[in-house]
Amino acid sequence: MDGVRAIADPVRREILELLREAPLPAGAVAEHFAISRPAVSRHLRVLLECGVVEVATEGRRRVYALRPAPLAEVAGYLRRLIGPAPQRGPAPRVGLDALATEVARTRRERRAAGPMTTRSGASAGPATRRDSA
Amino acid sequence: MDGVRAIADPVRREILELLREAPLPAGAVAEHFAISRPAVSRHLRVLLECGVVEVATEGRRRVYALRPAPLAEVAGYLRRLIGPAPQRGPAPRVGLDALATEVARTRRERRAAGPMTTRSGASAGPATRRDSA
DNA sequence: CCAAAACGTAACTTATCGGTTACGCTTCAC
DNA sequence: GTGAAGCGTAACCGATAAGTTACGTTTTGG
Repeated sequence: MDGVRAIADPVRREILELLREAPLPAGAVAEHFAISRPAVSRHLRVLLECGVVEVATEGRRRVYALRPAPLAEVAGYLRRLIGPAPQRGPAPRVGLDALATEVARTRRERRAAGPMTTRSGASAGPATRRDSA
Repeated sequence: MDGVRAIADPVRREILELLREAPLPAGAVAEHFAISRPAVSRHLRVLLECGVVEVATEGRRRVYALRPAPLAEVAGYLRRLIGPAPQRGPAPRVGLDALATEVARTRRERRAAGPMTTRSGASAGPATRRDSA
């Protein structure tokens, strides 16, 4: 799951969006950012390590291009995570026996429980941060 | 794009996979990991801040449940990144759409390869090493 | 009441990350 | 050759993240 690391940083995301349009030499990539060129170079190296870009040396230029396969893997993972929940009757796939036991115990003891104050942190927490201006 | 931060850590990913099966109290989540319970608690807090889980207080238990919307946003972003390249010339369009639509979406693939001497860092040899004193 | 259960928080340590500046190595133009 | 262009690497630094132990708080139960 290296693709996750690739998109973990806003600069790297923007690099990927750039390379989505067309392959670019490192210098051209760096020009799109306010940070220093070595910083961009290291981001490109991380992207290489994650397998989401590939590089072609053309003379003294290094041309980077998008390589979407690892990103597709992440997308697939997310689809699995989001998608329809598996049936809890027969054994799904992973070992969740102790888990099901715990759920049963929870449900059993809920008979005398108070109201459920559902609160999703994104709408109440003070730490919703936005980045990538 | 807070969903990215949510899945950036392997422990958090595993927590999400657990909660995909069913909502769980914090202690039951913590039991599935080798790390300490406070560590899991903080991971849960991060997941709350990212909006990918919600919590319901039942007596002295705090039951966490998956909240897939932000993950769907990330999936949509990835689809746009992977998908067919936009026409070159007019303003390219990388915005944010398709949030809940992502759940029921099927995959669409596109294969395009450049005739370059590819050296993608992940599948090829290790990083280029220099060796000199 | 009081103790245990369940959970979050605080303080601290360590590792990693992302940025900077300085520098070295190829390749091209002349 | 020689200088400049293009790019990666090394060394360093501040901020952040993830882990630990210790502790506080609320609920439950005898």
